[in-house]
Amino acid sequence: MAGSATIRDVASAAGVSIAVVSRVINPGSGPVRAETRDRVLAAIEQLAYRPRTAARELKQTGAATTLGLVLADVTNPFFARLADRVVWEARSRGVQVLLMTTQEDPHLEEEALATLVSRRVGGVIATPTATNPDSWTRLRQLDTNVVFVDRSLDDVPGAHTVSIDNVRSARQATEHLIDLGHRRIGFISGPESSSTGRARAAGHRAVLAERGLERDDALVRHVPFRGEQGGDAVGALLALPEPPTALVVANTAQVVAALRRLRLRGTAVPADLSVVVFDDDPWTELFEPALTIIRQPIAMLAAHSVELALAEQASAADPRSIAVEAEFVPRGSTSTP
Amino acid sequence: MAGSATIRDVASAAGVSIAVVSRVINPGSGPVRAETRDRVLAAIEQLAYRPRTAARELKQTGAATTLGLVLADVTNPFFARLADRVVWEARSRGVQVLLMTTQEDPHLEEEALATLVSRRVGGVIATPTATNPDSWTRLRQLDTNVVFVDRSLDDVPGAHTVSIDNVRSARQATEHLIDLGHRRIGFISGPESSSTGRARAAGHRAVLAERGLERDDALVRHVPFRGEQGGDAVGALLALPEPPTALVVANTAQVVAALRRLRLRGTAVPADLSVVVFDDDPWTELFEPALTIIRQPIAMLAAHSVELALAEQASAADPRSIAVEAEFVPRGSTSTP
DNA sequence: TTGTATGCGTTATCAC
DNA sequence: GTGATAACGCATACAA
Repeated sequence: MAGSATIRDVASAAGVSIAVVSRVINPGSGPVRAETRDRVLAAIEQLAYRPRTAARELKQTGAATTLGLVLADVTNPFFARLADRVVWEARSRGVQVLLMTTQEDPHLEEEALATLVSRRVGGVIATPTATNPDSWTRLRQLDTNVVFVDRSLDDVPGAHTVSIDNVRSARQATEHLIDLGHRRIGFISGPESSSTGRARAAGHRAVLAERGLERDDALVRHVPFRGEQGGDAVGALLALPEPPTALVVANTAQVVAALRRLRLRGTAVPADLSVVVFDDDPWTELFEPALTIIRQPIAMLAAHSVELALAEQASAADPRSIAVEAEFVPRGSTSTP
Repeated sequence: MAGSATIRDVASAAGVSIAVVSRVINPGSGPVRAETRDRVLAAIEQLAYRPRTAARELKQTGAATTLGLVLADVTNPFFARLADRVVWEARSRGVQVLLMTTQEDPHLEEEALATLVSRRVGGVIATPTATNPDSWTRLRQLDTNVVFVDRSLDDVPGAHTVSIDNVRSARQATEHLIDLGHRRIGFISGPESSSTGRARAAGHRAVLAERGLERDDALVRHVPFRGEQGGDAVGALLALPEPPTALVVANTAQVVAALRRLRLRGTAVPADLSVVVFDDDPWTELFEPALTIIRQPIAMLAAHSVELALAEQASAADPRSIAVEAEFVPRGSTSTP
């Protein structure tokens, strides 16, 4: 094939100048006689010509054409579904999505950001891993929209945030269990370094205080998002002198590990332990008993994120923090103690 | 911020020419005095200069920097995990991944391909949706490596294929069930238009023939990858005058729908129906009973795919078809009838 | 309505 | 060692 056709090839094939071809390619950018356009179109067709995005980006004309999506873990069904929706939303606006995964590794995150910077993407949607404020701030300084989704970072000026109201959702979970009669409630959450982990734990504590229940910090476990530590946390909780009768797993990534451990121990759900989970993987419904869940409105999260990421830079001065409503779905895994 | 720094800004800041800066940026591309380099490096640091990928791509120098990943459905955990590994493999080679989802829609696939063409990506890894041979062939004509993973298309000359040996895996599943004593085995597979659907059904049929079992085409259901039709297929099978005592769900995407239907019907697994499934979502282990599965070696699929996608064009003349070995994992969902 | 010329940011080929 | 300068493919003022 010897390299694909360029705008010049088309021009000479159609017997016109490249300016005319350009106008044909970008309708509305200038006048072209119908007859001429047809000739150009024919040449384009014949040569299978497709304008190169790289060249267009260089001219940095028009709106952003690419969006960066920095996810902590695509293996996590929640993030996978989020990715699916983000791609969908972006595509409907003619924007492509560059996917990067950090595996919860700050170093990989740093690399991902470097790439996005060098690509001058129109915006970045991310589930930030660690406090890498410098890198994020550098991105902001390039006039790149930054949208944190699900989790957020405090120290990045001008960054938007989109997530559920984690405090509220954690409250719902805990209230539900207290209403059922539980008094000792275990809580497995994300790392304290994560906004999500903190907010969920805070909502939990708030309800305990309101209801006049004793607060036992031994019942709250902060575990990393990745890995099998959700299982260990469950083990530790049940090994307490006075173990909980209910458990909130406020950490999408740790649900499977936690449940596997329960299964291994032969702990019956909900007879021995009621369980509420932050996740809406379809499998939660197939688990026996079906799990009581907090369902995150993934489509909403994605829609808001993409919109903010693609917004005009006017928004830079006014970083928004959007909280969408999660849905509490009581099912079989929670009952009276 | 007024636009980020360019190579010229760095050059003047360091008091050198842009050529020197370029050599500093691309070590090995030419000599630079140590002292000069330090000055340039300082300027780069000070201006937060980052070379623009678009400009580099324009010069089309060096190896590919971007890879296209066209997936049918990121919501499907199998594809999500595949995406995770592909991104990982690509990143380890300094290549970024452009993710596109087709939702099993040929029209969306067509759009995705158009984008990849205009980006001149180094290679494309895809789970092709429909027979869009023209679009794929056009891609090939641009000297773009095309790798079909999981599924494949016959009509695209020069395209590589990476998948498990679907015939063999389907054989294993069926043999396992026959060995347990099953004689009527239901089979839910992907569409007949998909290579995967055909191969799995073929493996199944082959075993039936070898073992001298009657072949009843009513027991084989081809359902679309997306949607809830896996449930309907189960319903139809169990409504047969002589229903099967075992079921192979050879379709990653339909597992959940099928199991949900079984649950609704109150069909006991494995007492009423043994079940084997093509999927290795962690949840299959938590399902009660744990599901007998065929586990696809996702890391292998990804590694081979990326390698082929990034290979030099010499490979174009010699399209490869790599079959990696899947693992049969017998668990609790299969037993004697 | 069409064509010419210039620039986008980078790399590469030369001279110096 | 270093520095002009010509591409790369495209868009666009401006001239014709």
